[in-house]
Amino acid sequence: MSTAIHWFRRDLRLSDNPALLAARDAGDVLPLFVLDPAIWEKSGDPRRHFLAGCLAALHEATDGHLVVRHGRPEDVVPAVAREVGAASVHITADTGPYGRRRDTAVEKALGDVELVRTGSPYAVAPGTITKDDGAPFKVFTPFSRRWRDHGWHDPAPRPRSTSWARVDSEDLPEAPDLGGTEVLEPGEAAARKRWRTFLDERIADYDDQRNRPDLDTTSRMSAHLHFGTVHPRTLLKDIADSGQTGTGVDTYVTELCWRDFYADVLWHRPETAREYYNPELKGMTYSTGPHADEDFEAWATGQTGFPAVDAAMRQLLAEGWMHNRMRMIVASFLVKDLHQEWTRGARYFMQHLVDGDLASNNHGWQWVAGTGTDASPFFRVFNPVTQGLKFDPDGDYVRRYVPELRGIAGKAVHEPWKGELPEGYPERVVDHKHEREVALDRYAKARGR
DNA sequence: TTTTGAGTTGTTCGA
DNA sequence: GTCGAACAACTCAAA
Repeated sequence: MSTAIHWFRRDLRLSDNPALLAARDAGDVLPLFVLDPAIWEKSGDPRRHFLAGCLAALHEATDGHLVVRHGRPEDVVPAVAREVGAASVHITADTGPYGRRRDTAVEKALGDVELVRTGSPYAVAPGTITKDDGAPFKVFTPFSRRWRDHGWHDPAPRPRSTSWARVDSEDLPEAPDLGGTEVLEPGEAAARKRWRTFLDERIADYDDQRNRPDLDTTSRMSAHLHFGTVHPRTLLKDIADSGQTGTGVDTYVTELCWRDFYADVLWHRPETAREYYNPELKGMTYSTGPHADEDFEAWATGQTGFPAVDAAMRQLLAEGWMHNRMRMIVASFLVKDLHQEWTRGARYFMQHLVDGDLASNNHGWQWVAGTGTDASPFFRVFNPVTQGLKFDPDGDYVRRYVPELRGIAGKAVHEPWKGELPEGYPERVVDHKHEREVALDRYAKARGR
């Protein structure tokens, strides 16, 4: 029997993994993960913690056979293939621009060894859903109708037993100590456990409760979906099998569809990883220079003087995750109160988010900035105080992440300037009402109106 | 080709 | 406190 490599990337699981099954059909499987030092160095501690945990779990699930190598994939993968005499290397397709480029480079470097792509990290592979004339959708809602009609495959079976090949591994990366901060538990088993709880206890109320950052009401599947410790079609199948219907289930499925939609958009327009999807606002002016850098630093470290913004940014640094409602609020603040280009915020998010996904992150930011797929009314400027009061109505979220404000009870914590500002908590860096006007003006000018 | 209805997530102001 | 209107005009998708 020959050896086939399964190169794990964003499919760090054994269940429902068609590419792994394909490798298994081709021979003894060498499970390989390539750790790119450049990416590791750039990641925040929570992200490292999660990835290291997923790899440890995978190591255990493969009875200690997981092979980790450090270096550039186009060097490492062919080298390992030569070492074990592999005839093929199996992967789950990466449909993002960097992934596509990397995989093409690896394919070339592999020479006679075949690189076999099976499946994708999405319920429906990017590029599949099109309009009748074959063109891609540019608007979410019609895409989502077509997506639901299209349907998706049932999960692939988990292999009963796999014959693992063996070769020397470098050390698995060490998970940094997060000082007791409670973060998302890594690994395939943890993903399933968390998912079961959500499906059994929370999904029914998801539509009502999903905007509450103070409560634990979301599925927390984003990082698991990103690293592939679970596949979306598994979630969709479980939802269908549960027999549940209603707005909670509908809204959750819609969120999974958003993930597919943005991946589809990026597939058709790979340059939007950097550039504006809608170039109309290319002429926009931004704050730059030392003062802008100070503002950015205040934003990034949670020192803006706006409690909701600060709590959210500190949650990101501590946990590598931020509630989606809060992502919109802090993004709007950077773009429309601090007048900085969305790309700067998107880059920062990607470094720190455990679930940092190029397609979702970039297009989420573009949505906020008004450069993306949404029609985006120019007047949509989030008020960080109003949003805080509305979605963190008791102020619990703020107090959890901003210790300086713990002395203020109830929702008053969203407006600490109304009383005596607690020691150590900053004054507001801007006047929101004023900056809103400035932003509306900038947008009007950029559109030439 | 033309027409028509619709487009994730908001805020403010005045009645 | 609550509620509806105004805040622009345009592009997309489908009939």
